[in-house]
Amino acid sequence: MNKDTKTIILDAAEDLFAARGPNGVSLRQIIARAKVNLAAIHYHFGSKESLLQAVFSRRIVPLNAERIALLESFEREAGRKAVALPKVIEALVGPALRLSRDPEKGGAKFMRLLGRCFTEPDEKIQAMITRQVETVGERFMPAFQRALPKLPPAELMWRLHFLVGAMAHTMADAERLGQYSEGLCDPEDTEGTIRRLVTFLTAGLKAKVN
Amino acid sequence: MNKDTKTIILDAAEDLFAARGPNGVSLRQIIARAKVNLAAIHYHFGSKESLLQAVFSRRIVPLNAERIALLESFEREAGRKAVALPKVIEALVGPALRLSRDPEKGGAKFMRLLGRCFTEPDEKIQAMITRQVETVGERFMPAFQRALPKLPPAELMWRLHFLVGAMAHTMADAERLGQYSEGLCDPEDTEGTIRRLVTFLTAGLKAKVN
DNA sequence: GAACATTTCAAACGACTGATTGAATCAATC
DNA sequence: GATTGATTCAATCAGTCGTTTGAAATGTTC
Repeated sequence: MNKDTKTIILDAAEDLFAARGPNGVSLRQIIARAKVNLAAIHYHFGSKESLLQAVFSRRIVPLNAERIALLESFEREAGRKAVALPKVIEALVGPALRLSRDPEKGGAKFMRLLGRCFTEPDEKIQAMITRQVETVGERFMPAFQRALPKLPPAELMWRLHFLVGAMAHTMADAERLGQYSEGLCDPEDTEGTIRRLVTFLTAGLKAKVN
Repeated sequence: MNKDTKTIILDAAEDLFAARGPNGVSLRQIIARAKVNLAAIHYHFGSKESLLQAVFSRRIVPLNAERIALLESFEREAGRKAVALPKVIEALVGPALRLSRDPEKGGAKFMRLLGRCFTEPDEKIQAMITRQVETVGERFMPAFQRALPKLPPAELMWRLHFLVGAMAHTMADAERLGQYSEGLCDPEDTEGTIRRLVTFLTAGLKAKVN
């Protein structure tokens, strides 16, 4: 199978990109970890940039599909009524944080990469992020509006921006919380993290406008 | 004055580091913008890394001093009572976001750099961030605990982590919100941003634990 | 097993990186 | 106004970067 080499490269690149940022990693460090030839990257992916895109989209596409699927299952549950706000948030942040516990699917490594890409300057990465955000946004925006019918659209946008920040930071950096808190908080407890984040964000989104 | 060259370099580096990330900028790009000699950077700062640290600490030290000063003025106001939660949050996020409107003090450029440094992999930068976070944290943590006496410390830590995420993302990327919202939200409205962020975070921090 | 396409390999490409050198220039002191 | 110290300059260092090459090795097909 030629897929093996491709996957080996993707795994190694995912690791290193997440740990040190795309700009902080050289192809030679990637091939050293993957134990393949340098030219293999260009043979299979064409360029470093294409490799990064491949690393990225391997995970993000199924992730966003799962988010939307979860939202739709909640919508079926709710029937004609609006999906409750905590469930909408859960559909948005749950799959992402849960992915970070599943080593089979990239685990925490990819989450860090994803969280980091939100602030990555590279234009192509930004374009890809924007595309994905819009795909998810189109689907979730109406659900948020139905769950918060009294909240003006502009306020909703602002608060979703805050939500994304809290979510991205939690994805990218939950480990550091373990240090700061000196063991008081356990970043490994994914379901607890999701529950706390959903609680926090639900309250924030529901806050009275002033 | 020899300070001029130093400042010119700092300004150019701040610009470029913020726009493309420390790893994405070469010293030659910096000297091209600053219109100085390449060796000037090493003469005045020693190395690229030291330059980044200088760029960083030029702003962060006064910023954190302002945060603490504002908190203390609120504490004087409150007398023996605890400072209300929204004011504690305001003291933490207000100076940072306000800085981003003041071109004299680095403006939005530095804010983006600061927001980005939270997810920067570089160890020295991380150490500096950690040091600053701890300085501010030591001072703010008791204030948060007094404002939220019923919230268990572990929950407080979690929620402060979410708070940092929302704040950092807003600092680093408020502009993008202007695009997504198609003009509905105005990232230039700093005081409005602060007010909304404080409202959101206050509600999130006050949420009932479940 | 010959012929073919796919994949791997070592070696090298020019361009760029951060850093250093020693001479040239400038400013201030006596 | 010569001397001294601080600053700027062009030139260059060794090393790394992403990428390319053409030949070996491997796998596939008839």
